[in-house]
Amino acid sequence: MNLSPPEHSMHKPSDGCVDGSKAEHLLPCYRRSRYDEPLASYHSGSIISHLLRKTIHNKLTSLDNSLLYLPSSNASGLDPESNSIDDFARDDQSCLSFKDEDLSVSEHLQAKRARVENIIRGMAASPNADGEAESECEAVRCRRDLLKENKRKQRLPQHQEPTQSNAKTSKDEECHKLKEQLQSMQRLLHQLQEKISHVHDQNYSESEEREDARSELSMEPGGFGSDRAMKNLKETLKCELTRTVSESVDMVFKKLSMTLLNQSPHSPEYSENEKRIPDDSPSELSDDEIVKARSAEHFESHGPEHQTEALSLVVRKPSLSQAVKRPFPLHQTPFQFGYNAPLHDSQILEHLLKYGPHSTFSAMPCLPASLERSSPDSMEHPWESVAMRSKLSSGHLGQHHRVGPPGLVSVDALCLPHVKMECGDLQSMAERSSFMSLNISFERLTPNHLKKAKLMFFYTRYPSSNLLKNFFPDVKFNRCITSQLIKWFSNFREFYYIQMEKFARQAIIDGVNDVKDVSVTRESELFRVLNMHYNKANDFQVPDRFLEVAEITLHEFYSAISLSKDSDPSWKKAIYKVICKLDSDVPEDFKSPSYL
DNA sequence: TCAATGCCTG
DNA sequence: CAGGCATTGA
Repeated sequence: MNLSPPEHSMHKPSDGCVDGSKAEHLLPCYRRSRYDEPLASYHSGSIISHLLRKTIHNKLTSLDNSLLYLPSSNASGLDPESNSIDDFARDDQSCLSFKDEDLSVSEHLQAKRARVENIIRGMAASPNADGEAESECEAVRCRRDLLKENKRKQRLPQHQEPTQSNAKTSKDEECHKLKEQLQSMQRLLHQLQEKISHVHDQNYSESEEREDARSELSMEPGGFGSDRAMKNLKETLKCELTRTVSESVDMVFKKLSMTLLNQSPHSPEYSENEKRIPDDSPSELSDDEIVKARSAEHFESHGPEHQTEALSLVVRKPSLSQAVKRPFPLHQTPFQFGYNAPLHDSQILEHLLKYGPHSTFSAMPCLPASLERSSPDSMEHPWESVAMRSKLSSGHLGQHHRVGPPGLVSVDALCLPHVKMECGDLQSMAERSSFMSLNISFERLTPNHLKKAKLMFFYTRYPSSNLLKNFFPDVKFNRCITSQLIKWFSNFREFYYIQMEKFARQAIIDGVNDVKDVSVTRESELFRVLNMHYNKANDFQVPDRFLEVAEITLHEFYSAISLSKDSDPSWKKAIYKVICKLDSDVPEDFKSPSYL
């Protein structure tokens, strides 16, 4: 905590001009990486199939090994599947050679594998283990899921346990379906790649045209011109692809592993007190829970600096081994891989092209999914939307705030750390560079927007929605965004007034008898608390006017409480009325989308 | 009716 | 900080 007087360390933030040194801080996407290879270099052995195969191979290895941890796993029950999978994997392996081109990929997969093993162990142990499993965080989560599942099952009519032959047949079928899905995905991803190449080529020629025009005008090439923008776009698309592939494969293999586990003879018996392996059927998790999961991700990524509250145990970042569940019926989720509903290429492609590869699994918090889907932007510029929505983290604050399409929960839940890292902060990128020149705006509020809003609070406590629209030009406003911003300021005020009341009461307790003895300076504890809340980084020079307003507010509270006005339930309203007139203009600097 | 607000809660 | 809910005012 930096408690040093603000004056020493504060400086007015720059107006967002990206200079060379700042570019150095730009996130991994800006840095050289394996993605720096041009898309074109993948030619016929497309990047997608390459990634797909590679991922599949790793998943299979991981899955096979994981299953070894199953106590007394029934070899006869598993063999047919594992054999066929092996065959499948071998077929795929024969198509390519694995180069250790990317350490981060293998590291990531190792980590993922470890998680899978962990979960499977936890699940295998859960029916009778009461103490050991708890030591593992994942196991605890797993048990929670199991309990929840158990509860749910109690409410539902009990299914008949499949006979062994039934199980075998259905296993074969499922395996077959899985294979079909994988192949289908592969075909689809090829098509997607073609689409992307097409878009890329188009954009490339456009950028060349702009480049030419610029030369004619003797403008300096480079800078934040179109080539840079196109590079960004390319990176974005590649990141998206990688992620989509991995997520898709994750889904399928999760299904597979769950299937195998469920059908192993060690699947727990279902009874009142015993836990049950989750069957990973869709629609188990409520919107709320998914949103919470997303928040968890958000909070985790922010680290203690930004979220110090203990997270609810329910709040968790879903991992490979955790069921990804959808809050609405299958027919509304074209981009999903439930083996009960094999997908048609056209369905998936349509979804991908319409909504982007993030392919959400939840509805807008505020808007019905149907409304969201009919959004003109997503229909007209599907790939631009992809780019716009591709912000994966917010590197300015060193965070990984992952988002999907606007206000939606995406399969991001099955996050891939290395991809996250490498995609970096597209939002920041966009704000700082040429993304804006492509008219790309963001349909979600980011941590940077929050930070900016907090700083704006130093000037305005009651901003109108018009003011907000003016000062967040990079935000694509809709009803949801607007109310979120309004809500932020409402929360800011809440905190502000709570502090005021607290300090006013404290002054009275401390025996301060005159309002004149109540003041707010930069040295005041009250100021410290407020500054900590709205200007945590302490890198902003709080305007003097704010101190004045704070002092007036404190006086109002002090007087009201002194006069026992607080016995009236709505005593604060009078104060609010006074304070809302004290808003001052927000400096024009804040209008820059790259303010932070 | 709806945007905006405030209060409460997690 | 976000969600839910009640209230208010245009």
